[in-house]
Amino acid sequence: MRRVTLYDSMTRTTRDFAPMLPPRVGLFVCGLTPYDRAHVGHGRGFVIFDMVARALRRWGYRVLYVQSVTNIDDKVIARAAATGADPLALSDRNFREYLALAERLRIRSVNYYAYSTDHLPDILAQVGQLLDRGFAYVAADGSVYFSVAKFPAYGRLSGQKVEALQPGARLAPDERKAAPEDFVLWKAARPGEPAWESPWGPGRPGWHIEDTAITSRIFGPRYDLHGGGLDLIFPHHEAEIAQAESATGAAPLVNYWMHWGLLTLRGEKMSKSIGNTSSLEGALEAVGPDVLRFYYLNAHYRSPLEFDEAKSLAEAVEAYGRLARPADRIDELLARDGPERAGEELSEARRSAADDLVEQLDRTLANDFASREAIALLFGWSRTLAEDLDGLARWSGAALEQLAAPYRWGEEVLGLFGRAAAGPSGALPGAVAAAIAARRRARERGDFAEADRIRSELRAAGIELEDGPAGTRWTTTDRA
RNA sequence: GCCAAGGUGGCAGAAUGGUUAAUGCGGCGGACUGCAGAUCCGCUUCCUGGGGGUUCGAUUCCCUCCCUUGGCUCCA
Repeated sequence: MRRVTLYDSMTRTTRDFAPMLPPRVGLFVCGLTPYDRAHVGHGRGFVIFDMVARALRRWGYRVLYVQSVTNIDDKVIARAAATGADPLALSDRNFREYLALAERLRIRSVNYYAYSTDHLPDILAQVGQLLDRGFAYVAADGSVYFSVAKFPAYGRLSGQKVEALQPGARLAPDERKAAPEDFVLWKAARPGEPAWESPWGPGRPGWHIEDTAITSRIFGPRYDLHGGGLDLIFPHHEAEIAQAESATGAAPLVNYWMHWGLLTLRGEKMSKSIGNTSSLEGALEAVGPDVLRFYYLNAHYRSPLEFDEAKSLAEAVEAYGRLARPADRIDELLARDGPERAGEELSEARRSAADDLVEQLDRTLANDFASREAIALLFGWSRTLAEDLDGLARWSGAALEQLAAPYRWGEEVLGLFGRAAAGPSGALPGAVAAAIAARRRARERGDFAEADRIRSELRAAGIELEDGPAGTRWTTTDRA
């Protein structure tokens, strides 16, 4: 297992990562409340933790990655009521849509998506435990609240003092609570709302309880790593700590807390509540998974990241294109001629440069997942290879694989360099290959009007031609 | 008011107690080209919010002030 350091929000320091039962790692990330469609901001956190899980696995850790799905809550109910839909059907549909996007974004590292409603027995058990141990109370309407006064460590993660909080700063205080800082574990159902039976009457889980019920079930009372957006630190993660540590008596609930920075739009947080969102699907449609992942990972995970609809993705398209070009050329050659293709072998110096770079990439990323720095290293490799792109054709299959090693690393860990559309002319369908040949003949006899006509015809069909010293190359403009 | 995260070139964004502060975008120049585009090369050496302090040396560490964003019980 590689040594990994990461910034822990609880201690506000960068620490060596030491799982409790190496090489096993329990990883939990707060997922979506799918009352609406996912936006670009959601994608950031999930791509970041996809990278974290991929990297840890590459480095020898056995990661069990669980992500929650808050499929029942006030917003789901409100949205369902507004649209006449069934709440659970609504959240299920939105979540399935997200899953399809996640698949296209190559987010495949999550082992288990845990729906709140699939863990009701665990939730009821934990609420019961909190009541038995005296940390919670039942209100007149049958709702159950956690009594924050019973948990002195409350506020440690966020640095907040309970006395300094301003109840009602943004939301109207709930008058059923004994104290304004208390939070709800179980919400009594109002007429017409989805409800489950409980010892305290019909109701549904509060927002925070599902996550600790799920992690207690899967990991036990303590686990290694918890991720989430910076906006979840208070109150959500604070509440998780309070309820779980009170219910189980074991502490700390989590050994390492990682929080990612939010996406901003004109300097303001992108949020469904503010309404300044841009859909994840739209971004994925516009630029494809490689560019979108590149955009997310081209900033440190903890930094705020500005999403300018007019510029950010366009810039990422340019930058990623430059980064991936040599990788695409190598893959073209390998796809056309196979891994056994004949050619020169790499010099010892060249081969060890590739190996050294891969080691450097691992080392860089293992330092608090500095993906931006790793990408800068990959740019350096691309710059070297780009000096003689056409010259890549002289290498053997084995040599090309060695040159591609840093890109294979990027594929495995960052999920970039998807091998798709671009291809050499030889692999074209016959009709298109014939068109390119006809254009070549037209150019040779000086009939440029005909040559340009063929070029624009192919362009209309989604095929771009590129004339270079080594002949005409083509790429499709479709995106994977 | 309190808590947290930030403030780096035209822009997006790294990093570090010490040679020219990474990388990319954009811009400019050149190569290539029938043309265009694409691509490649070079340049873009005057960028670390203000003020103090520690140090031989601070963008980095400390203090203070200013500003931005997030949170204060809905949020990725």
